[in-house]
Amino acid sequence: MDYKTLGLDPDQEKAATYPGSALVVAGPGAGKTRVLLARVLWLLDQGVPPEKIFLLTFTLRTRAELRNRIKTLGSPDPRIETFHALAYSLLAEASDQPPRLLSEEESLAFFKRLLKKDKSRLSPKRLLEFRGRERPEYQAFFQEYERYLEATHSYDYYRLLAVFKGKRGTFKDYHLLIDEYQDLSPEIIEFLKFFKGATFFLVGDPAQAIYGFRRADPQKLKPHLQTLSPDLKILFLSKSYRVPSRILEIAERWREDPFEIRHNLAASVEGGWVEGYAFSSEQSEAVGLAKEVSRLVGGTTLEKGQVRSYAPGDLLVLARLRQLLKPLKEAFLKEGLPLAEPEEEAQSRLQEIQKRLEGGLSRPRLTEDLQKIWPEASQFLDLEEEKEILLARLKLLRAPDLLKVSREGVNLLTIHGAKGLEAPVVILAGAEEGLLPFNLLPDSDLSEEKRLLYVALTRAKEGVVWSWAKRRFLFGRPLPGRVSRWLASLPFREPKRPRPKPAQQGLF
DNA sequence: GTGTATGATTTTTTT
DNA sequence: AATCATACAC
Repeated sequence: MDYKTLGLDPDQEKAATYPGSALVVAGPGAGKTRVLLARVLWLLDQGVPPEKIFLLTFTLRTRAELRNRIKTLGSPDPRIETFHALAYSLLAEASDQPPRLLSEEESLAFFKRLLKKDKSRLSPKRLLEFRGRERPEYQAFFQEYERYLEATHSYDYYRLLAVFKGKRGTFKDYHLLIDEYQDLSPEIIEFLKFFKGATFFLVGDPAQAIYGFRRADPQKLKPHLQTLSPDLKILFLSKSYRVPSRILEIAERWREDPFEIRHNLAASVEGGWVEGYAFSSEQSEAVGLAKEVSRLVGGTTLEKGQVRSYAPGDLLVLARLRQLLKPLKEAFLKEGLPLAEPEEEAQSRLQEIQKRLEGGLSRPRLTEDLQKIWPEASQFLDLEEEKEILLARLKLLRAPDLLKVSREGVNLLTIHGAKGLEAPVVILAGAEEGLLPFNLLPDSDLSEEKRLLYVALTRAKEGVVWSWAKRRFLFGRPLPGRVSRWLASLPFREPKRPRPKPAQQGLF
């Protein structure tokens, strides 16, 4: 099928058909997925065989989405993989038997034993965070861990990529298409160097890099990526088809541009609305937003006089910290609103899958059980695959792969959880100093916090409600009680506190 | 083993 | 503020 049937705009077409290695800056709603698909079609059109096209994603969810869309277009399948799954299958192809993969829980269990023996105060989780970093004081632990991995021919998530370090294959005439490059960790970039000679096509948005704590550093990203291909051409998609102008204007003020190229995203949709509220406390914020949500769901009048009523599932309620969602949830329930917590649901589903798999099931039972717990499993995994390989792939499964936003309930999420999603209305709670930017703990990264705000605002297709509380306690200490520095220039309303009901004057 | 006091920790977590 | 791990007494 011809890529032209996708109806690309000039920027998108220029990117999709760029003959060499390219890095495409694709802002929110600018057509990132469309460009990736078009690139695949264009390459096939140019006579590149499908097995020489690698489409790489972070999550199985994105992988499944892309694969479905390619199927719908009726084109032959390129190789679509997650980074870690690709590394695993390259290793499996090169060895006699499928390598053993350690889940995070298994790594932690090993560290726990190690630390106990050593009577160390360090927590296993903390230790695992230091994996692959220069920490001489923990060298001994990691050496023992490495010895264990080597002896048992096992790989954890880190080693899976690290074994490719310094190795170079020959991949001339290959094309690597990479999704969400802004979140590439140094280890993945190092892994990608294995594909020497390939043409790289990277799509993503540095302004949406929010995984700095996983060592994805947008400041160092550009030079790093340029080592993949020295003549990497930087291209832009300049139009957002999602975020309307009024919202985009605000978001763009705070767009962090680590590539230092002045470039602003233009909205293709005029309008949109933004409403701010200042509440007196966390409690009144929760109650106030519950009322606001009721109003939006019940039917509301827009400026032009027409009535727009939203389904509960049209709303994303976002907060910087998970614990901020709790009071919101309670107030929403009291208001009788249907709600959903997609991150919690995904997490518990993942645990259920992991628990069932621990018990060493027979091959037929494995498929059967899996489909029972996870009906969509066949869209994500090849259930016919050899047992060991299927198990390894299941160990690569993470909660975000199972994330599903609700259509029936108001979706309560962290900003991180909302990445990649969109909805008619975004409700951002806790937009105050201390929380946005979140700086109550050391090592807070102001730029990353700014990008989190950018991500939150740019999920919205029609409107944004944002709010802050003048009084809130966190970690047992009061927050400053000021509006977020990044939203301070916007107007906000201060709903009058509902007067406490007058005491009853006595019945008699 | 179990109750209780103490102290440390507290974020986000695509593999 | 609330939770969780650890230590100690019983």
